[in-house]
Amino acid sequence: MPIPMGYRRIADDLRARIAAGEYPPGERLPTYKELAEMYSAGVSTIQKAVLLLQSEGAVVGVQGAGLYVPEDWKP
Amino acid sequence: MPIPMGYRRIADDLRARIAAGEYPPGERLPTYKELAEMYSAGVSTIQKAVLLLQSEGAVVGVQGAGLYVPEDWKP
DNA sequence: AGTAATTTGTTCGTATGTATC
DNA sequence: AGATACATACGAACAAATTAC
Repeated sequence: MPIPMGYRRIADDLRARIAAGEYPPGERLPTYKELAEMYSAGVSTIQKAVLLLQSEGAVVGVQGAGLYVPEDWKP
Repeated sequence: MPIPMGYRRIADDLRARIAAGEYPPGERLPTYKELAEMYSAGVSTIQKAVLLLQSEGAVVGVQGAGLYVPEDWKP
């Protein structure tokens, strides 16, 4: 069992990817399930990381649709 | 079964109590377990609410000790 | 038009780790 | 050394909204 990244490190990584333009504003991010696979984490942990990013305004979640980067977000 | 308050409402309520001086800076807040009883919620839900307040800087958690209101926090 | 599948949102419980008392 | 308390991780179940067919 590899050492888990932890939801904070996952949030940091996602934030960095967004800042780097990997997920441009308006584009959909991977789903919880996909992120969970990407980071070898449980869905609950991903949700915790995303909740952090949402509180910063870096990500907006739309129920039923997905996770998006707001058009105007600035790191 | 009463309708649950939800972690956002719980966070709002706690933030308001802190702002009202019910928990002065430097003082310890109730424990997770106590808060869970106060709000008739599960500990996980309380933790989610507290995580929100921590991201705002309204609360600081000290492992093994408790939850505290920072001396300099301003609503 | 309507149903099923997908996806995020919320709640809860359990287990384990780590720091403090 | 033991008890207490926060931190983290995971999973299960259900709700709510959107999307796909």
